[in-house]
Amino acid sequence: MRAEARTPLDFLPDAPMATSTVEDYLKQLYLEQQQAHAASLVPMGKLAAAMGVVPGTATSMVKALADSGLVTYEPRSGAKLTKGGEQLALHVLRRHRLVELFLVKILGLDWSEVHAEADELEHAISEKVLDRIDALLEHPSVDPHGDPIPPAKGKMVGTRQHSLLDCVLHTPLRVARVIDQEPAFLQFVNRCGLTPGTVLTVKSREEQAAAVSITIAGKATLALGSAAAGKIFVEPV
Amino acid sequence: MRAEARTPLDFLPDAPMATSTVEDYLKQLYLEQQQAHAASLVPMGKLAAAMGVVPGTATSMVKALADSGLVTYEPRSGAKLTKGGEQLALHVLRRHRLVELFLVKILGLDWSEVHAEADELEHAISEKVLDRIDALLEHPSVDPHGDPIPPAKGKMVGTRQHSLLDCVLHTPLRVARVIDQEPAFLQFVNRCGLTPGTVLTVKSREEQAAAVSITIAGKATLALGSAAAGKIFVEPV
DNA sequence: TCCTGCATTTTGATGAGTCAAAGTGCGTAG
DNA sequence: CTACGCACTTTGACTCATCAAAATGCAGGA
Repeated sequence: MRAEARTPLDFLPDAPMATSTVEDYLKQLYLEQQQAHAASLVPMGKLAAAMGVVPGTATSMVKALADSGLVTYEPRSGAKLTKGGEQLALHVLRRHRLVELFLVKILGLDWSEVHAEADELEHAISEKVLDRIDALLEHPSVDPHGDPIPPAKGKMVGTRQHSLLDCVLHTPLRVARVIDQEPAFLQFVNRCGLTPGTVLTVKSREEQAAAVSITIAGKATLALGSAAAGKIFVEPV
Repeated sequence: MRAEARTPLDFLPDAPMATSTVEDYLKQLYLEQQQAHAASLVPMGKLAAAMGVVPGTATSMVKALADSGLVTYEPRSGAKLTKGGEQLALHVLRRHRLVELFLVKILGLDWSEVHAEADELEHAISEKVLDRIDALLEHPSVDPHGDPIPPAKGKMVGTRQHSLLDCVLHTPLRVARVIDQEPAFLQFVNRCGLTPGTVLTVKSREEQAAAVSITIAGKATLALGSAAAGKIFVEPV
């Protein structure tokens, strides 16, 4: 594979260009770290599963990343991004999410299919092209799934959101984010009309049934299992 | 490098997915074949130079391509695309040129810089995205340099064009194509206002001086050496 | 014909990324 | 306190694409 024309590591003076594989590991590490919302270490097993490789592969890649100063690695415990690694991961995530929005808004693809497309494109887009896309979309702050787009510079501001599992009942709320990239699930969300922006009310939550009942825009009533409900995040209208 | 999500070789039933390196070799082979406008073999030296690798690398890659049935290889003479290889090469070229036009028309990049960008993107674009771009651009037939965009299906129709070196004199002609991807040259063409679409007249051609004099849109007069003049192609107004 | 020059081919090595399978270490159940 | 199981690490091998440098072969000049 020949050299790739992408983001240099401005902060690591003359580091070798990150390959798309390196970018993918960093991105995944970032996402895992977020999800395990502590500043804890991501175990190799989790990372390997997320990357679709055997554990041994993750171990050796992470050791290489540690040598490049992109992660800190604690044998038999896990890894976590360094300042520099996180910066690069956010760069990749920014490309990914801007591309997703671009594919939906400009090219008219369905939100259920853009994740896979963006996974490829995020490694091929130059800073210049990215800037044009960002401008064309008028500097958006969230992608089609409601995931925040990291800004070109500066930290992301994380507003804590509530899922359908822990939001207030009997109050109109707006769908802000759907945390799942599975096309099948996203298409289901489409069919129910639960896409970001939709206003709904949670009617009831049955702990033992592990289900919630919601009313969408005052019309249809729908039951969701807690697995699905936990993926839908809402904010006050 | 992980698997890539792109054009399968529909015509070669269950062939392995072409890597972006393979795509690049095929594309280059196609371009070299065109340029040496006979159906002759492309020597390894030429191919290696075009690909920016040492000759030995080209030899071994071409042997691999021959094993996949994408080229026919004549040791110590050269290689040429098979039917299947040409089909794939045209696919790649279509992606490349549609992306170039997209970058200029939709994202507003300068035509002098899109070639390099497209070289990266052409390997990351899925059929679906390509179709959307094609539709958005209203099924264009040429890219920003005037190079023909291979159609999704069917052969390219090759209209023979004249360069400033062999066109008629004293007759208004329209610039149709500029065959050079060097940003510096393209920017020069920009400055002179010789971009595709411009109407000009060739005033004189001095064989011994290896130069031609042209008048652009009835105003400015300009002298071009034959190297440059040979890169500008025109068609009757 | 013989020889030389040069393009081409071969050979051996390298780096990235991966897997299979064997080895290791640590928490916890007994 | 010991041992088991499971997560993690190591090892060896493989593929792809590449280079450096040595070997080869052909075309043309003497």
